[in-house]
Amino acid sequence: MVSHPRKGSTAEIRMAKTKSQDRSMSRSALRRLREKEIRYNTILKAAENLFAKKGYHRTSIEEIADLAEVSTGAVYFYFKNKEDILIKLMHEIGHQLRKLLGEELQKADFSFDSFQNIAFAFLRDFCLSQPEKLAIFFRESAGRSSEVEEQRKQLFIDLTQDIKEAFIRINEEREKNSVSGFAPELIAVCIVGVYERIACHYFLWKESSKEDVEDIAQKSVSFMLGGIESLIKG
Amino acid sequence: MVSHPRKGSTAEIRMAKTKSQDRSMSRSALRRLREKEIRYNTILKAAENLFAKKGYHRTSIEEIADLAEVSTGAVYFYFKNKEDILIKLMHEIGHQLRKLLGEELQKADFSFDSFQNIAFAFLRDFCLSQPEKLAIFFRESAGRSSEVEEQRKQLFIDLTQDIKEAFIRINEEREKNSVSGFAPELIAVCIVGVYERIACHYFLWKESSKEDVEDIAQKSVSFMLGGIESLIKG
Amino acid sequence: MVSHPRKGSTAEIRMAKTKSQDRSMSRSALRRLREKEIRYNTILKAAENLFAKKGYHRTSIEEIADLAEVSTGAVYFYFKNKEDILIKLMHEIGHQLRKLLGEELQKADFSFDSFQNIAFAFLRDFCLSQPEKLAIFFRESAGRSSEVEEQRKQLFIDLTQDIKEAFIRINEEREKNSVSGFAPELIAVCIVGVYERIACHYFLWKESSKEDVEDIAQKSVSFMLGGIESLIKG
Amino acid sequence: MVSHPRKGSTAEIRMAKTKSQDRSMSRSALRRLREKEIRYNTILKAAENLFAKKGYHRTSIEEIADLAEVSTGAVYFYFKNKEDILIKLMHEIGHQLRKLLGEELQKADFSFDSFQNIAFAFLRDFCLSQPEKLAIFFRESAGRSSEVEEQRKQLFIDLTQDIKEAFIRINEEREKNSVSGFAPELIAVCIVGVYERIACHYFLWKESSKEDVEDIAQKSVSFMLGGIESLIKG
DNA sequence: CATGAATGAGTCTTCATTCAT
DNA sequence: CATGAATGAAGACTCATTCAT
Repeated sequence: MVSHPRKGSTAEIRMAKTKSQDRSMSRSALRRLREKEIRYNTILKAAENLFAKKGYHRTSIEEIADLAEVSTGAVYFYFKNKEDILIKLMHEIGHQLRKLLGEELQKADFSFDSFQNIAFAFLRDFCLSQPEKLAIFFRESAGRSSEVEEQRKQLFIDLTQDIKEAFIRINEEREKNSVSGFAPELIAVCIVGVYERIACHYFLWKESSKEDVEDIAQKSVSFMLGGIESLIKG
Repeated sequence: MVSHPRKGSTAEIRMAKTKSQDRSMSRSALRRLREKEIRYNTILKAAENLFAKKGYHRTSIEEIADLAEVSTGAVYFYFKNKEDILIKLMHEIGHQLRKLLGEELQKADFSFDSFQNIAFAFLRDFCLSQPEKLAIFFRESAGRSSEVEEQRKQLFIDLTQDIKEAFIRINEEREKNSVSGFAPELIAVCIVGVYERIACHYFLWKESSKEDVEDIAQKSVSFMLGGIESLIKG
Repeated sequence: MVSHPRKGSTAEIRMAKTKSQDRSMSRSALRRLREKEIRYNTILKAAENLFAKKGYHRTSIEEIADLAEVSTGAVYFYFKNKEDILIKLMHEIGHQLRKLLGEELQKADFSFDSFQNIAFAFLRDFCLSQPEKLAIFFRESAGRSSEVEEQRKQLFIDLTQDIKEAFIRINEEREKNSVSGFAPELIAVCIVGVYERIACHYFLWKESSKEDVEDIAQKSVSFMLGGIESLIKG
Repeated sequence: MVSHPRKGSTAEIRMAKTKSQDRSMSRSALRRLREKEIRYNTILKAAENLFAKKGYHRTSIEEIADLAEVSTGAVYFYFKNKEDILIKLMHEIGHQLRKLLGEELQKADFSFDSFQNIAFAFLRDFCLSQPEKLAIFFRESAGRSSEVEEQRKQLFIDLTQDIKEAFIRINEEREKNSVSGFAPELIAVCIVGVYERIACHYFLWKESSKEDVEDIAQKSVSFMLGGIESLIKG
């Protein structure tokens, strides 16, 4: 399997220049490394498209290989098996989502604006512009093997945890009430639920457009802020 | 249900001339009808268990037949194909859910109590006591064929519609503000999302117990009421 | 199995009138007999339609039963099994065909006219007006089990034999040449072949109409007469 | 034939730089290609034997695979499905037949000898020496799905067309009568019919031997020549 | 006799996975 | 490393046939 190629590849390339003998070696080695990474991503991207379009089970390895312009064997060089592709995809999307939200959550306070920003990040930069990832994260990854389900569960829990922690932080900053009624986990679960269903309802089922995003964002933020306030006050 | 056999009404009348014979006919006919219905439900129940436990795809028709103690052929006598079983299950659960909520929504106003009742109905009488149905409705029915997806989508939309209409009604009764900012659909979508995720998070993944229900119900209701108020005020 | 109901049923009915006690018995017995015969033929007719339209293998017993408005069990009361239906159909059509040709062959001499009559009988009264029978006799009955194949073979041989014998008779009547070159069997085989292919080509594949019959008849007769003359002269 | 793998021509050129390596590449590539072709033909041949012996429907894919000494999967690698095998077989036999006759028809005139040659080619080199192909072409390929029927029809029409065109050509060469009564299509249909039935009658049903061929050929040719002459004279 | 529910063997077909070249 | 032919287990589905009522 590919040793997760997320290492600063450009840095490696620069260093390789200095060493004399290595040079030719490095060059081809580096090229191969780069090509491997490219292949890996090509296959992943092909799978993403097909899973989103045809569904996980109705997509065969051969189709993925064809779209990625590699052999079926090559797919098995880069991934343990079919399920592994789905899991890798899920994680990639999960990481991306957490990063997307994480950045906004960092700067967030209990202002309407910071919530609005989060909502926009999710609706515009994820749901609207990457519907394939949406379909895989919220639809195709559900109802598979227990292995997939386990990983999926963990991803959702991580996501929920991110939100929960952000709330705790924000609340501490406010320094007012660590009053009884405050339930960060449940708040996080509710928020994830709201966004999940909005994603499915408006972007997988109805095909909402850019114009709708504004309205959805505003209203959902209003809803959630109201909910949070209500819970904080106990 | 089973394609109810066209009872030749004229024939029945003619037969009815002799009391005794008619009765025995009716008896055996009725018994057979009942038995058919029982078989149908036995198979459906077997599928429900297996789908929930092993997942839709890893459950074979033979396993369903075995558990229902019928032949594989019998399964195909009662259902068009495997997908049909899932669809029938989905609808059954969907109807049950809508009925469960519908009854509570009838009597609901914007009081905390009526919301609490709805939450209890869902959490206690559905999530907690029928985890198989939960798994099928929120997990196994997702990510299947486009036919299944279509039906699932419709069920969710119907559910959302129920809630939306209830809100419109309640709001009219209140007679205060049918003001601008009110967005019944989005509210309904949010509520469905909150309950869906709560169901998955607390009852499919974590195995929450009866004790937790109270707390979850209270807090989620508080969250949603707050959200609604916030949205109504615009 | 039905004791081949080809007994002068009307005669039986008439006789039954005379016997006193028998009367009520006879009546219901006769009615039942008649009903049985009707059922038998209804099923056969249903099978004929379906076999011709959808093909033998793609027609299920249930479909036949449905079209004949009886239960599947009833089909098995009147016929040993599915194959038996095909065989019975084949024989019925075969007999009809032999009768049709037999009558014409009786009066035939070596005149163009008598041949023309035979051709018309076949093309008009069989191919054109009973395309279902055509399809079953020349298409659907081919390529089945060895049992069917055996019976089919025998029917074709019988048909060929009829023609062969007619030729021998005609030739003897002429009293001219029982010369060497004369080969009644081969002539009969050729004639059957010509008609079989004409039937398939013009009436199963191309959908020739009434207008074409005249032309086809004339030319095919000319062809065959020429062929026969040529063979007789050696 | 096997979907000939797209030989990347540019790649070949680059490789060709080193003679030895290129050659070995070519060798193994060619060998693999040859082996693929062989496999394809092995499977086809196995199917031919079994279809002829047991009939199309009573032959399972597994049996074909067993006889060809491959896995069932391999059969599906080379053929789309079971029907595809039959269609491929039909076409192969059809082409062979058309080639066989085509060659003789090229040199044919209205002489007894050239007709004799055609008859011999068909009876000796096809019917007698390849009874499996005979059985498939005239028996097993009949009465299948509409797809098969369509292809079969086309093959027969092509065959008829060949004969028809040959007649037109011959007749023009003679330069006598392109007179009215001449009906090339019907003649061709008759000839195909005669040979089809002779094939079935004498070589599928009765097991005629080499000795009979001479006699059958002579007489059938005499019949057909007579028929043609008769039709030409109108 | 009629019914039609039930049977279950039989088949095609798919496709993830492997491995020799 | 890459290829893609080969594998074969697995599963959905059909349908002729039977038999209790």
